[in-house]
Amino acid sequence: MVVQPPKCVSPIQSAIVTGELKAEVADDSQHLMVSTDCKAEKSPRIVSKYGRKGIKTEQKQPKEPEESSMQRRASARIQAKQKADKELLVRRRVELLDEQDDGGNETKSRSKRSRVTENVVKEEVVEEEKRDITAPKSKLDESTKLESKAKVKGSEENVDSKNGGGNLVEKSDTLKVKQTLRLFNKHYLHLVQEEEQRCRKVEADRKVSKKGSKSKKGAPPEDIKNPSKRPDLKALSKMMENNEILYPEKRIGNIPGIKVGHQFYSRAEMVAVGFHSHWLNGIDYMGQSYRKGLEHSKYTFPLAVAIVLSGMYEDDLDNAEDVVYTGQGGHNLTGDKRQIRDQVLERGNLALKNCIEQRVLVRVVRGHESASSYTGKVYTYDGLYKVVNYWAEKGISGFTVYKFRLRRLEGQPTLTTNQVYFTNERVPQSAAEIRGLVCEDITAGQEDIPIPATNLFDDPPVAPTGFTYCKTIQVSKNVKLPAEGTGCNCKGVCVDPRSCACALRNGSDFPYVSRDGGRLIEAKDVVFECGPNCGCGPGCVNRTSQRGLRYRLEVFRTAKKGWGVRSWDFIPSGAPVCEYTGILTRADDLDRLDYANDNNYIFEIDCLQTMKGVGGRERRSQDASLADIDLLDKSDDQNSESAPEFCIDAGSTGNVSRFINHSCEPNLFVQCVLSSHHDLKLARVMLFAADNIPPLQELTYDYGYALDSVCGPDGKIKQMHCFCGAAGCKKRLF
DNA sequence: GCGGGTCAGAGGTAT
DNA sequence: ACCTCTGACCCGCGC
Repeated sequence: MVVQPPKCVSPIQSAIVTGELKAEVADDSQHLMVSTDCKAEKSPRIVSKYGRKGIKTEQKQPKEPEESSMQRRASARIQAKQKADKELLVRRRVELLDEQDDGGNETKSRSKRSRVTENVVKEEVVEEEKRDITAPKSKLDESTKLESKAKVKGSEENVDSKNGGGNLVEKSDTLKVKQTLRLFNKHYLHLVQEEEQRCRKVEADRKVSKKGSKSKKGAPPEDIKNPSKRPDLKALSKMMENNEILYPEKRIGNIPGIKVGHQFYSRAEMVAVGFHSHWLNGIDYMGQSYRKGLEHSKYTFPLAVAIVLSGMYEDDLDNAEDVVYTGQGGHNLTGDKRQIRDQVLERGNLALKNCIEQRVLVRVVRGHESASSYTGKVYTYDGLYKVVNYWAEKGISGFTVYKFRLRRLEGQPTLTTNQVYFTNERVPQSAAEIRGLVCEDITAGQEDIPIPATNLFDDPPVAPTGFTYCKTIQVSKNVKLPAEGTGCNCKGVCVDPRSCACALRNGSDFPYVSRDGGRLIEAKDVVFECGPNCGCGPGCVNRTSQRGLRYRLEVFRTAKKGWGVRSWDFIPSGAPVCEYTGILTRADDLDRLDYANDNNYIFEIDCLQTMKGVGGRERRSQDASLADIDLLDKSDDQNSESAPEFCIDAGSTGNVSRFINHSCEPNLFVQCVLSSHHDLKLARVMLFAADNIPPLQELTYDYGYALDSVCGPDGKIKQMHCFCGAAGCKKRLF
């Protein structure tokens, strides 16, 4: 659990950080178990255990006694970097202050700049798309061919890389899918917010009209009806408009980056990546228009590429490996969901029939009812199926239906019960069901929801010890919290972004939507929440991160990474997971003490770094929050050293977040939040869900080391292995 | 609180 | 112009 300043983009800054504060960290693997359990580590019994686990010993190898003290002295390289960094920072500061000075003008130039950045990104995407389209598409008439194709694709997969800020960043297909889904979620949440505002307005209007003219019974409800405007579909439209659909062309066979077992949380997600190009149709097929394409000249169209089994057709039969799929048409779409007409061999039905003759494989997705999703439904990709044969018969309702027998292609990952019938069966329902329980509640009752710890790796299983749980941040003696900031004058809950002072700080917007108990729409430089001096109550959406734990978390022993954290509940993207708590200390004070103590739990509060950070979700480009606020001169005063002034030290005291591991492709991101005061240097550090996170997936965030940023006492670059296991893992933590 | 009823929604496909 | 059937709201039912 080495905690870094999250996401240091500037290598210089990270060099300073890593070179100084993190020096001792170098020997520990990314939050190895070692550090998570001080007592255990000291116990001879446990030490021998570590010895047995070869990996751990290896990781410990680089530890040399002189390291910690010596690394404190910055190497020449670091010093040079420091200098450059300072200059950069000063320049940035000047820019920011300038912007502040000429108000509107500035904002303009600012947004312009961000637009430029956007364009660059877009161009890259377009480039990728071009490549995808022009890439030779092998035709697969046989499963063997298909498999070889898959292999070829697979090897191509990691080749394409993106040059981001001088760092060569590999972009795996998995990551592309992830980013596309994040983009979708971002659009979605924006539109949910619009929708929520619209509904509120409608509600308010309704109240007014009720009060104003009770006699007018037949007052036209107008748009009061049907408040649902499908933000999911709107998000798709937006993505199409922006050319953000990952694979806009339909494809036969597997889609790069989407493995068997992949879970989609709505039909719209499948459209966003191009896995199934319609949010409503069951059968996705290539129509006549694909006839023109050279690479498809030998096929007869229409040709099915993907189907969704949602159990909606009364005549469907689903036996996992063998499926009898009812064709489309003749269905009473609303109401009783029965057949009301004969089906005809056309459209999707014809497309499936053509698959038989031409031996084209079809992707099969199953829909399941599940609490583990914001829609209450989960769609799992169950792999490629061969359409074996088809026939017409009289269905249950007495109308002609077409039936297609599909058989699952062999050699694909096993279809587990869990995938076919998606349930939370692995999630314990009570304490008695927890396997390997070593501690019923590490919070000792402090949190509303207990956090158990489990250990299935050690013998005997140890519990995490050596720290005191504290739900909220503790302030050390040398730190004085700034005076409480002024708040907004809203009553009850904040709703109007034009009048709420806190919303204005966020760029005249609320950073959260109300849906699902509050979700952050996208990562921001800093989020201004309502605080103690605000007129609103605890139910205000702009206090989303102040409500404590919302999900049932578990601290569990991992194979290679010490302790880790996962959730038993589904966590929707943008939901707050936990705050990083500990002792709020001056970085200077820590310097002296903590190296001796091998403290790997220091989180440096540095919004500037976090702001410029990568990973997590793309941050709002037109974000004006920084330019508007007076906070800059507070955080930006004369002391222009780049090192952060304050840290959160969770070494001896902290909450569940001290157990969260690093990952190169994380599912959480760090967000600085200001609520009780407006001093950036003392912002609260919150972890939010970057993706929709299924139950039991380990929670991770990017510790943010820049590669080659850590130097040893000899000035040589130090390296540490990363065990996150992500497809795009950089293999090194630094 | 749950479950069935209701309906707009929007791109693809064919006419 | 037509086809597709999801997602989320609405309302009435039973507890």
